[in-house]
Amino acid sequence: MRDLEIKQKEKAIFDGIFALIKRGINPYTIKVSDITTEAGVGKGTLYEYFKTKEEAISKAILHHIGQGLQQALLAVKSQDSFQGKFEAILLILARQARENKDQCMLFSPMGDLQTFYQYLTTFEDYLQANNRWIKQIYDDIFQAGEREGLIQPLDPQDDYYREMALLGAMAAFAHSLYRPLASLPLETAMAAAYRLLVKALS
Amino acid sequence: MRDLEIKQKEKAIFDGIFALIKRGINPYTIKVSDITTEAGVGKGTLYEYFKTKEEAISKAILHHIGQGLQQALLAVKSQDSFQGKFEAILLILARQARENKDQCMLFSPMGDLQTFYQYLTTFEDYLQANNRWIKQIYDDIFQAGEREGLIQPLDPQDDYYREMALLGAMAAFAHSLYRPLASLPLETAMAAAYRLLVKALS
Amino acid sequence: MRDLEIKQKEKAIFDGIFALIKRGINPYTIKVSDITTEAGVGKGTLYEYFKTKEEAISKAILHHIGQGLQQALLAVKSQDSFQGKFEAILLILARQARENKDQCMLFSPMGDLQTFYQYLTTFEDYLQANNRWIKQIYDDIFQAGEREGLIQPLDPQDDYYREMALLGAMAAFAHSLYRPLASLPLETAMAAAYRLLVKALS
Amino acid sequence: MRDLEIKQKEKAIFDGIFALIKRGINPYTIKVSDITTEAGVGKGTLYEYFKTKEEAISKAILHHIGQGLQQALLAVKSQDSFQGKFEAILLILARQARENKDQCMLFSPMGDLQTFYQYLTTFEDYLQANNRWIKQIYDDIFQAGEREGLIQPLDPQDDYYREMALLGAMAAFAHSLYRPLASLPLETAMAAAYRLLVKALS
DNA sequence: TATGAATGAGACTTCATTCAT
DNA sequence: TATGAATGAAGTCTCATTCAT
Repeated sequence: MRDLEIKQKEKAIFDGIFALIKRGINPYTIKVSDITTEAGVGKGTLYEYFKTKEEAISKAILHHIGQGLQQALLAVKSQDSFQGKFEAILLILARQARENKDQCMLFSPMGDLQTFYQYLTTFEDYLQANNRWIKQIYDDIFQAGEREGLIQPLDPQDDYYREMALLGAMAAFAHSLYRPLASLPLETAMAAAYRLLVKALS
Repeated sequence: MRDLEIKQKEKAIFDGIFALIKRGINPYTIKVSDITTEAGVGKGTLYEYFKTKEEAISKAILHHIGQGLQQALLAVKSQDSFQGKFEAILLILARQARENKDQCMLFSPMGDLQTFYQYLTTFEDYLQANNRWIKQIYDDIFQAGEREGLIQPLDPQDDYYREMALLGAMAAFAHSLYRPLASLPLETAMAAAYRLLVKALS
Repeated sequence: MRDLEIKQKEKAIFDGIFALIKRGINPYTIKVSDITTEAGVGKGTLYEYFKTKEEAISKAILHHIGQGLQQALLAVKSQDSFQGKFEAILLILARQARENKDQCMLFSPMGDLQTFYQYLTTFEDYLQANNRWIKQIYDDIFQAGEREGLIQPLDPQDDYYREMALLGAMAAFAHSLYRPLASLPLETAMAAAYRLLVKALS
Repeated sequence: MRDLEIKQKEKAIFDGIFALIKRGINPYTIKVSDITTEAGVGKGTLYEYFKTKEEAISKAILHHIGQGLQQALLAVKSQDSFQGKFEAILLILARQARENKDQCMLFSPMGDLQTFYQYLTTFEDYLQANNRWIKQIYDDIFQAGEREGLIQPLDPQDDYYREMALLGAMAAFAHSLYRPLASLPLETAMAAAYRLLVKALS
């Protein structure tokens, strides 16, 4: 009960931070007072749960990404077909791009989090955890592909090629949403991304 | 001469900013005093050439990206074959990743610049300019591919598919450099990326 | 019983405060949480017994000084001779200096308490009380001196001279403990202080 | 000139700090804004000259004490006789007590500075410097005493006894100014202190 | 009565920008 | 034009105090 309430404030702060990010405020310019006002708690309360503002923001983002990956895995599993699973991911990417780009770097450890929140000592743990989620998502998709005979079983040492194909198709899709001159209709972009994936793996 | 000297100070400031960024300092936390110390000019001087710190940093980054794209085009043109041209780009990406990730977003308008430097009134101009460079790079590569019969001439309305294929292959390569568990040897990654590209376009 | 328990918590807080001061933490930087943690009580409890942090600290110090003076009087009375009584005081000063200088100002209203805790409404009372203890200590010492014929009975109007002699000897002793270059051996310092006192009063 | 102006601001800050202390504000509760307002400079200016508030206050106090000691030596030297020199010191003590007790601890390394400003890395230097001043003051007084045949030349190993006598007399005088019931007239206190000194050293 | 989570006023400090030189 | 000392707005964080349990 006490424990539950503690979690409540922490959750309120996480939610406040994400509300701000979704609203387009960039993490680097968020002020503590913004967070606590948004979260509906006192300014001092943030410091009961986090040592610094940076820790609060970092942990909020990591928490959010973890949740996002969990949801992505569920969405993928809820589909039966290879194409369905892949498109489930694409739809999530599209939504994220629409919402606030906050998870653009979702499947990539190259994302800015690494650069910006290096100080976060638990970053390694987070990477480990996220990689585990990502691996599961990949496996689920590839197994469906093999079941359907759409992609060739590969020498396990060539796993990296599959990953590259999947990630490349996803990236191509994501970028297409931002095409400078004329952004593509969603369906066109999805079809093209799927075509890229199948060609690469066949 | 007057003009020349002005350019000298402006250049010094640009260089100072990039020296800092290459050193791993993130653009959001750079201080004016850092820049001017690094550039070897007085603090007031920065304000002779730029209205605000943000303008200086933004323009420096845009300047840098423009130069990077120019060099990329030269590198691509210096190669004759389709594969040579593509790999020239990959090598540039690899170097950038090594140096400081600063241009990871080089070919993507999805990069953070958009988010961070929205206020920059010339941002649109910058996009236009960069897109022109990017278009030239793409065209040069694709023309070589067609010449060599490696890729099919396409209905101009399907240009987007080619771009997606190219960008996807590049993204897959870039991400492979950061593979969490075991980053791939450069040659392996390049070969895989080229394979992805050729399969997609054949 | 209720009363007894109240006293227990109050005592715990006093003790906590003194434990901190003895540990070298200066009264101005003591935090309420330090006190209550040290005392093993909840933070709110302090405010059941004291209106503010300052009141708690002030009263703790006054309580401590009062106890110290009481003990000093006992120590002095437990000796029979003039010299024994004087040296009893010196030994107490030496111990205080060793422990934590907290009562350096024991016999002097010039101490910082006056400055720092002026707001304490009972300060006057405290001075009165302490002066009464001090007077008793002085009287006891001087009576022994007269009995032993070591010091001359004085016109009561010249009481102040005696006090000055005693206090001067004590101060000289205390300072000698801190001699910058080479602090004196205890015995040497005590002998010198006693010599000062006897010469002054003979 | 530049140098001079720098010193001006630093001096202004020192003066501001001392104005506040003289006004009775205790060093522990002084706020940066108090200092800079008093000094007539911007809040940021303090940080151009000192790393922290504490450093500013500490250095101001040390500076002030150094100056005080210098003046004390001058005052002592300006007198010819043993008694005159001693009384010069007493008058300074009396003025300090009147003004703001700020240098009560002038001749004593036991003062609170030691406790409060331990972090000041240059504290040792300060003690060294001050001790040199104090030694000079003592020497000047004692030489006059010997010249006048008022005090006996001593075995140099017994220097400490002389110091104790002098310091005891001074302390007795200082405390007499605060006598709880009836503070003594200045002349009476001075005469008594001198009597103590002469008796001790004869 | 006892607690300690929550609070927010207010402290210190930073740093972009100005302006006299 | 070039400078950098001076500034003060604004941010982070602390901690005495409160109050619901």
